[in-house]
Amino acid sequence: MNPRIKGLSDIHRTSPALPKPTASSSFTLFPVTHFDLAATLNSGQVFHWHEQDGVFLGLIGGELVRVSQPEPGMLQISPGHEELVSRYLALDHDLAKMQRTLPKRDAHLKRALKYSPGLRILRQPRWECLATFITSSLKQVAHIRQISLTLRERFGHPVATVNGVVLHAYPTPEALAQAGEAALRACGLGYRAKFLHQTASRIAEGNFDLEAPAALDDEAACELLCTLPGVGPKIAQCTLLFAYERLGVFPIDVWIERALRELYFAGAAENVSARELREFAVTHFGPFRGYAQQWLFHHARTSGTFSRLRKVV
DNA sequence: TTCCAGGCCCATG
DNA sequence: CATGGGCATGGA
Repeated sequence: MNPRIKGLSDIHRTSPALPKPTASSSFTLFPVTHFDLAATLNSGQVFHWHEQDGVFLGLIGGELVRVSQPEPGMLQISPGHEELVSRYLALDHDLAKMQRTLPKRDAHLKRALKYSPGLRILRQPRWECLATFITSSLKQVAHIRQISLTLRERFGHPVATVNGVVLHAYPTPEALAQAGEAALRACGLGYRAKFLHQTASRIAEGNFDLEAPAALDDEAACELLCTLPGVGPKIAQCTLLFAYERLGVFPIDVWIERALRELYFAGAAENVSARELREFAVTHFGPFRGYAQQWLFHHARTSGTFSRLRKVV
């Protein structure tokens, strides 16, 4: 056992410590509209960004990036990263146009949209997104973040040191396959360790091509991803939405399921089958329902306006 | 202490 | 095809 490997509780105390941005750091100003950096990076799509006083520091692939939003219409981006960041943050998505395709008379969606109108669907690296969501099943967002950071620290390539804090890239499939199931389990993964290890191994050995789903339609891509261990419809759809630009998929997790039942089937919520919920989502929210899903999810989780839905930070 | 978490797998009707 | 139990771990 490597003595440098600390217990999870120690990791939790130390790893989220934010590297302080230096006062002299330069930046590029980048005008934006319909964009909310904090809502986007804190909406449960991604789990590794460090935030302090509105400044977000993190890795996009293997690149250290610093982003902040000093005013609604302006981003500060670390120099040289403008293109990388705008692609990752999907600044080219025409939110106004997509919002016009949403159902007109939906007060619930309208409320969620008003809560965080600038929340965008990211373009994440495929493997990082898939692997993170494999570790997400039956876990709270805060714990997914812990697991993600621990995996990075133990098996990811160190990219940069900022004020004494080392930031690591997400470990490659090869690194996780080589690490072994037991070492993954020691990161607090529980039963998910086997799934993550098996999926990483399959990809590392060349028995699954993460680019293959990109050539298929949404349904076929989902079925293909679901052939991987630990990947079912929900995780496959989150991956398609957050890493394959499939804005028409609608992942249904426990939050969305309760929100849909409570908001759209009030009174008969207990009698609605899972099949009916899926049908409703597809027919009601339109071609960009992935966005609708994310606005509803973020509002349901963090607004505290639901009586029966517990607020989790 | 008990309940629950951005579910999946597998065994039954 | 739909439903139910089991599953590891840690925070509330």
